[in-house]
Amino acid sequence: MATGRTHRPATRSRGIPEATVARLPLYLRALTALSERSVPTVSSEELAAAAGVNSAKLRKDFSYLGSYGTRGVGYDVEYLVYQISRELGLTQDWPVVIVGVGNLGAALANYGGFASRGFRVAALIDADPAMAGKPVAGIPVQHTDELEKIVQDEGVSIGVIATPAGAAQQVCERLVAAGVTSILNFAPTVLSVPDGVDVRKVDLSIELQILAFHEQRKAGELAAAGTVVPAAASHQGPAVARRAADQEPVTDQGPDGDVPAVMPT
Amino acid sequence: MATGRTHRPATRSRGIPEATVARLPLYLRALTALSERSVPTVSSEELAAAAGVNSAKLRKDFSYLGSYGTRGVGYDVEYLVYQISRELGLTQDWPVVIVGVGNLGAALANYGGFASRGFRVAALIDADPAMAGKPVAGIPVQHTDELEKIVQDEGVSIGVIATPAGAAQQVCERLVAAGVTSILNFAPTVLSVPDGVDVRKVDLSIELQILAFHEQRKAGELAAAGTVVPAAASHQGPAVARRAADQEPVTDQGPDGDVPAVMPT
DNA sequence: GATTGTGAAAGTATTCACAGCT
DNA sequence: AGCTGTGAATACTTTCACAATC
Repeated sequence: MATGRTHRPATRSRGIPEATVARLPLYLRALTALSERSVPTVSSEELAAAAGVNSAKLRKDFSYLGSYGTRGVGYDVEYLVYQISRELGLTQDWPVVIVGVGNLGAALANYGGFASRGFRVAALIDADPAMAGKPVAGIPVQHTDELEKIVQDEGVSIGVIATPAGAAQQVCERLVAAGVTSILNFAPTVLSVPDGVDVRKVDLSIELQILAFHEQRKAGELAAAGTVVPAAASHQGPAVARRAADQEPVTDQGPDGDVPAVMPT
Repeated sequence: MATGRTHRPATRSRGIPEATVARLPLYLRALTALSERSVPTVSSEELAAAAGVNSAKLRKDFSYLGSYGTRGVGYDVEYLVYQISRELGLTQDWPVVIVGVGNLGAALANYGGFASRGFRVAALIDADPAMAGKPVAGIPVQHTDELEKIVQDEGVSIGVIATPAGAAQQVCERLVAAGVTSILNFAPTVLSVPDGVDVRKVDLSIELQILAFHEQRKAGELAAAGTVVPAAASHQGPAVARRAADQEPVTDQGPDGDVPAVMPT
């Protein structure tokens, strides 16, 4: 789903479904939390609850990785953390460059979840000469002119684009020409890339529009039920309750060229 | 997919698939660009290319909305813009609050794609008293104490959580208690919400992990083919080429409780 | 007795391919 | 002749439900 690549014809078991891959990071986060609390084992039921999925799905997902559980007991937390990390490729160091150091780029540079997952911000790059040398999150910003050199010297294969939409395609081309083969795009554009390069996009605007769609539905249903809906006052229930049945990851680059998030269109 | 709501048993045509809903914003963006260039009509082929999907999928998607095209001709751009906007609920005003005004919150507040899509930042809210009154993107930051009042006074039904993970659940509960029924969560936590409340999440960390997974695969394939892979120097092709087969939207909250994006875990 | 791992069933989504309209 | 709209075919995902195992 996420790319132009078809992922191996799979002679044998090597065919983890995309939907499963997209959930592995969720499981990993939940497991990491358990690990920090020194919990030795979890059942599929408990872990599923912590990750916000149902247990059958979780077991099926894990079954693609191998048989890492013990019947009647559950899963060993540390062991699973290791196996999932390995499967995701997080046991190695991934140098990442962030291009575009506006508010969003700065937010990403400051993101703490990086280092703990094997990602390292190798460089921050911005087109504004005034930013050059200024440290953001302890990392000095470098000028776009240095892009190719940085990518090659650091062996960067993952690039993050947090520029305005107008600059994104050009930045993308330079990244790819320099050797980057995976791109996370926050700019609201569909990027064209050569075969073999993966692109994922994050788009705030799209998320909000999807929420608006469902919000509208709710209002319609209430109205149809004969209720007057006074804007936001229609909610009555207690603030906390069951876990939402399914919080989808705003992550899947399902279709092509999603609307990215944080810059002016 | 994105929520705990099941979307209407659908007596008649009223059952637009989630996958289609998630793509409507893409089409809308592409159509808006065409509209700005005063292009009167598009074929499914052209529009699909601009949105980064294939044309059969696009036609199928549109078929759920109705028959808005003309055989032998294509689709009227303005008319489609209107129909999709209406379907997504963008013809009305959606006041939104952003809770947590760090780099990410500021980036969101500055996002230009808001107003043009019917979204209006009704308030910025932060727990830090030092921020209170300071304008961000022209909007004065208000203290968390005001949250309930703001939501009720402005009739806010959509809330954006851009706080650190530790604060997210509590903020969520207060938003929901005050009347918010849709939440876009950027904090890396699974939120528990009552039935009837939609949650979508955006998570940078998850996106990077999925890219790492595929990146690892590529490296493995090259290695298997007997090639030595010198870090990032393995790319040879031209920088631009065909559009990536499918850039999935990092948007779908597909599974439950995805990992959000931009704060320290 | 508890809990995994997994075939088989059910539900969704995508793609094909062409009849039908302009 | 060109292009949409859509049934039918295919592919993927989730859920069920239970035999296998500890």
